[in-house]
Amino acid sequence: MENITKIEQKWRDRWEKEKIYKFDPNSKKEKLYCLEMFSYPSGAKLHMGHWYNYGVTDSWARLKRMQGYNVFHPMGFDAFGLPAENYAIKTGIHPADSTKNNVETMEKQLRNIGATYDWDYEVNTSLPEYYKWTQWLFLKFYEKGLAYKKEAPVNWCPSCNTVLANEQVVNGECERCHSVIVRKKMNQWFFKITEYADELLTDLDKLDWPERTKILQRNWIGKSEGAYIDFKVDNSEETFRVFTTRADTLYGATYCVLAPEHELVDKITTKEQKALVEKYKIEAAKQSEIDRTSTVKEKTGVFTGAYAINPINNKRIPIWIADYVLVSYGTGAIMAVPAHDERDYDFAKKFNIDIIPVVQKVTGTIREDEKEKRSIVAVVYNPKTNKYLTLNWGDLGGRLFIGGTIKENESPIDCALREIKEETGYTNLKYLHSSFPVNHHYYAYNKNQAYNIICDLIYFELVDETKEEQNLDADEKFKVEWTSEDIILKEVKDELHQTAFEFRVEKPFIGDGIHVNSDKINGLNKEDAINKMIEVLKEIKAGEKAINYKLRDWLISRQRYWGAPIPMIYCDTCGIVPVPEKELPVILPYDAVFTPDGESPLKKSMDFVNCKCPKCDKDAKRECDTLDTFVCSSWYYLRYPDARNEKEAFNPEIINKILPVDKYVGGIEHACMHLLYARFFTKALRDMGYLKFDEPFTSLVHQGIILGADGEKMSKSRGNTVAPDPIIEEYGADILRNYLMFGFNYVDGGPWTDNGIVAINKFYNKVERLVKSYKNDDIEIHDLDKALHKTIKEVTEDSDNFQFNTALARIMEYTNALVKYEKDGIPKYYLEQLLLILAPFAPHITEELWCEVLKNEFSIHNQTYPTYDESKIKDTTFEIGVQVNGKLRGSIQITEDMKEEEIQNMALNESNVQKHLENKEIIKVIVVPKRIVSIVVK
RNA sequence: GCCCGAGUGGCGGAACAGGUAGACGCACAGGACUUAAAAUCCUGCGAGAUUUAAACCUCGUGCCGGUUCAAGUCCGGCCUCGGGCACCA
Repeated sequence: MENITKIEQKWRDRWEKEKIYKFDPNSKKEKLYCLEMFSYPSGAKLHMGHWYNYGVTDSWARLKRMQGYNVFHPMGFDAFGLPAENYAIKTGIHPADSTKNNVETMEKQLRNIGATYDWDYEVNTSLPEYYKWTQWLFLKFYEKGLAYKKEAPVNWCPSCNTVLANEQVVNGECERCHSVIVRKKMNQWFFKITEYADELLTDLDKLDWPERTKILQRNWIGKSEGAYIDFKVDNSEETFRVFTTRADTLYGATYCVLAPEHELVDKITTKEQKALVEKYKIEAAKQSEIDRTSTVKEKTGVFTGAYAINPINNKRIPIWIADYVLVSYGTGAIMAVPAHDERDYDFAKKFNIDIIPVVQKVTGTIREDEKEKRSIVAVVYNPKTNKYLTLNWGDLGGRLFIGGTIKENESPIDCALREIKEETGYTNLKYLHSSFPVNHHYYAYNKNQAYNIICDLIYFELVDETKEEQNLDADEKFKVEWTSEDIILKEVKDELHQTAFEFRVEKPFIGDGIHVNSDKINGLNKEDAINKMIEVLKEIKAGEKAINYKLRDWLISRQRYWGAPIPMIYCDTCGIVPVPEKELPVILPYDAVFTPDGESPLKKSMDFVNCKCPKCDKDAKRECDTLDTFVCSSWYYLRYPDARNEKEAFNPEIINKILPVDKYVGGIEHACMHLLYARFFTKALRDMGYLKFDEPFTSLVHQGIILGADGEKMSKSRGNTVAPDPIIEEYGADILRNYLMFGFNYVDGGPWTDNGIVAINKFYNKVERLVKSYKNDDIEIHDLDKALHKTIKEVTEDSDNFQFNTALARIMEYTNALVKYEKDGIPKYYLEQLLLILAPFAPHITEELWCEVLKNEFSIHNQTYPTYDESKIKDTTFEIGVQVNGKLRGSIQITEDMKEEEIQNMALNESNVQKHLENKEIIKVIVVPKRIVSIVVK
């Protein structure tokens, strides 16, 4: 379109002037709250990602608007945060000033999208009229016991000079600047999000959210069911509690471990061990988060000198400290069962602690009248050839290792050596290790007898080829073969022998099996054993069922300037005193010195710090930390509908009408932060009586990411960024918006191409040409009705699912159908319908053609979206395929009212099908109505 | 290591609920219009064999196998890429 930018501006001005997107809270229409995640006003301009998020979602909102919903579609700015502050440190420009500027530019750019935002509801989290209520909410949370201050080990970013929430630490690094996080013990403010862990988890089921996002949150919350078990410290009054998911293995606990930071450590450490323990504690504290949680690291730990009493059997077991036990999870203490836990196994191996197996693997099938036996399976490895000694029994039993029954008074190892010698002749072997016995059930056909055997798995290395003569029974017909690993994995089919091969590497047994060495729970499987054990522990008052979550409380204080001050006061007499509500907001002082030195910048602002205690009126000091910006964004969607309210954060009556958000669109990167925090806020405020809904965002969509043309993420350093502005200047906002809708699967995103833009431009030129070809002719073309109604149906459905690429494809088809009649002239109705269908997608272009070319009344956006008539879509004839033996051999035209028999005959008589039926016997004919005929022949 | 998701023409991507794979578009090729070009319109466009041509045939949705009359779609086992979690007891 000529002069596209001018035309677009013209219509935007007109929309603005006539306030056609003004939200009417009292409308009788059904409400629909459509929201995109608001943006951070950085210095840079709107980028492609913003357009993808905002432009495309706006089309959805427009469609809903035309369909008669009372759409609430606000926009605002998440304006507090580190980048503005860091920018200030670099340039000296105050965050308040740079933010103000950025908001102005961004707002202008956002307006150029031509979206339906009602700017009267705009919010800016950095303005006192907003953060007053953020502070108020903090006070409410404090009142309810959901905000508390605690000395705790926290994540410290040495570069940003502030603490971070767990969610902001990615792989042990700061998510923003990628510095390695260090652990520090600090007195910090937390929100008790863990109180809602269970509800946050279960309510996910109610949400229309992408499944993978729910999974991310589920994993992050990390529910695990198990038990608490209490251990007494020997010769002491002290006890400690451990958390375990494997209470069934309690008989196999051979030591306990406390986290180095565990409060009991100092109390129970013996004199002899004191020095070692102290040294270890200091080293553990020094480690970065990355070192500490590295899984490849070798286990370390120190014995405290103290012993615990296992409550189930009163056994005395040593208490160690080790950094593989985390103070922040469970109780900060564990019972270690090396036979059935990999970490405990590594640790026990290294420090030579007992390993007692209490769960036995079961293989084979249990039968009646089993005879009991002890036996072995021996695996011999030849390190020179990297092969294993096997017996190939051929049809008699496939490939196996060496097996045999233990004779009376014979040790398992002797048995293995004897069997190897007898069956293969090899005698010079080095014993490596034995694995836990396996309980194997099998049936010997030659003896007509079922067996229940306890089998030791024993591993040897071949020293040299020294051999004696084999000593075989008559029925032992096998070939002795040295075999490589891949052949063994393929050919050894026997479960017992497979197990033998698996445990050639020494490792614990993690799986299910029957319990042994476990007195009260012997013979039970894992699930039953856990339940029984918890029952027993409860009886003897030494434990109970327990649930643990990985989710930690949300650390919300930051030692930075550009955020909402935490409204708390410290008084020497009264302690921590909340700022009275009527004194809110606690204004963030403009004249702060914000050199980042690890101290809260506000501490240097004496006018800010010094105040009077609201309780006793003595001199007091203000809290100088500010709130994590995620606190501000946890409730902005509640502020929007009542954004100018000066008396309250929101009017419950108003927001309970407009919320929850019906469609929320934004990036998946917020899955475990913003989206989780906002859910927590909603639930907390509901419990305080303000909200009448449980979840803030009923339906959620994540847009994908638009990559550079090279398929990499757009970045200045790569030089592959594509700026929206030049594209808008050349083609206009509608074209860009439509390319973004058409060129990608919305959820996937993908690499940018210029070709796509040109294609969309061509399409709209075609639309323009068609509409302009209208000559007020009185022509009737009934042919188009079907195409039109089909299009309306599919566009409506696809758009509802955010499948704009296919929606536009259908509109293109309709347009191509119109082109066929271009020469003869197209009735106005069909052109109008085209524009109406397109209106949400290309708001400017369609308005221009609607008003200026077709001379219709302003505005197209106040029209009703076309609806379809099912009867006009209905096909009466179908072309369906005919398959012979699963291969397509022809197609036939059928009508709706044809009987199955008729269709069948038609299919059988199709000429090409006939060829394939020649000399064949028809076995079966399957007719799937309106789809396919499938003929099976022999 | 564990948990997700993805893999379809030269390219972006379609395919309801297992039912004619490749919609729509880009690129490309041929043609029409034009003095010419652009624009526009028409035609073709997964690979391969055969044929004057059409028809037709074989193969084809990362790989191997299975279920089914029928598999991109369901099941089992892999491979590659992307994402998340990671000593969570």
